Amino acid sequence: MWNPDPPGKNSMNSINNVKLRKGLWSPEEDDKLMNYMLSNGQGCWSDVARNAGLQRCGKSCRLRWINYLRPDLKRGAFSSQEEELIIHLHSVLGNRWSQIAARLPGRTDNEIKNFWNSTIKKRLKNTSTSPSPNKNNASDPTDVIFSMNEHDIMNLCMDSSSSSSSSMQAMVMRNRFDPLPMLENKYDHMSSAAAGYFNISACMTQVGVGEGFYGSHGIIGSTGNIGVDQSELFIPSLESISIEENNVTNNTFEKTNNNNLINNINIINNNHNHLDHNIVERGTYWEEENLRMGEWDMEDLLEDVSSFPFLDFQLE
DNA sequence: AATATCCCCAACCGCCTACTA
DNA sequence: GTAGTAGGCGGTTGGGGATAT
Repeated sequence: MWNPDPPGKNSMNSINNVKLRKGLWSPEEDDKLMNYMLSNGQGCWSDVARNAGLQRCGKSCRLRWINYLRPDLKRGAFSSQEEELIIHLHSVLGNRWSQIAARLPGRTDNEIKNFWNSTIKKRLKNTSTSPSPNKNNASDPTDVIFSMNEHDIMNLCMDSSSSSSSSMQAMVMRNRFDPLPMLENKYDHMSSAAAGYFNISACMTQVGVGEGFYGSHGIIGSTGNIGVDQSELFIPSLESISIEENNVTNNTFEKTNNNNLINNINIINNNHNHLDHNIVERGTYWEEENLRMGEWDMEDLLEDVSSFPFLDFQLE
């Protein structure tokens, strides 16, 4: 994959008459950076780039070190435990990959982000769009749910008169609700998870929309506040997806619960007006009272994760 | 065997925040 | 108070290997 001198007009740029390389790193560059970091440690990254004799910007050096050269990196495929943990953490944290990565020793935010976007997201969507004998509507409600992005949610939630910046909105979305009450039930459903299912109602905490769950997919579930039985919202773990291919019993079970999911999402859709109303009404409250990042302590919240049943490694 | 398509992932880009002068 | 700079982060892109046709 390595191209020592990638073509293209942007493969180099120039700052202070020094040509800065871009593109893939050569083994020689890796050696230089590795040797420098091991002997000098991390400092100002622009100094690292200069002192290590690299024709790279500091940012590029930082990325290369963090994502590839760091000695404590764990290479190789994600374990099923890691997959479960990523799904759980994403349900809590949303797309805050760095915070997710901080709880998976040896994994980088970039790695987790890629894994999510290429594997988990696809599997979740495939599961959600699998044929359902109970589907009554021409459009699968899960398609709606999974196609919703943060922008959709913001449109759903924000009064058009709001002048919040996008980042402020994102902050609002991610910190509006106290997720702790939802996590309380998490372990009640771990037996289901161990059987190959992951209860998203327990684990998809209210990082985002108040009465709905927020993930990279947007609202993908709901709490009991809008009339959905939490115990019936299931999403199969990645492990179960492979298992189900050879397991009729599991397959039947999954279909049953997928139908529950779809039915529940119908309920969610039916309650969108209610949801919209509630959230818009609360808009002022968010902006005035709930924008403080420390309103609830994410670290405290995520301490729960350290006792995640599947972990076979020590969380930091 | 050749070609097309898919998919993974390394790296870049742009934005935001914190810090400093 | 303001501008400049660096670091950090999430989103996105594009190269190239894998797979399908």
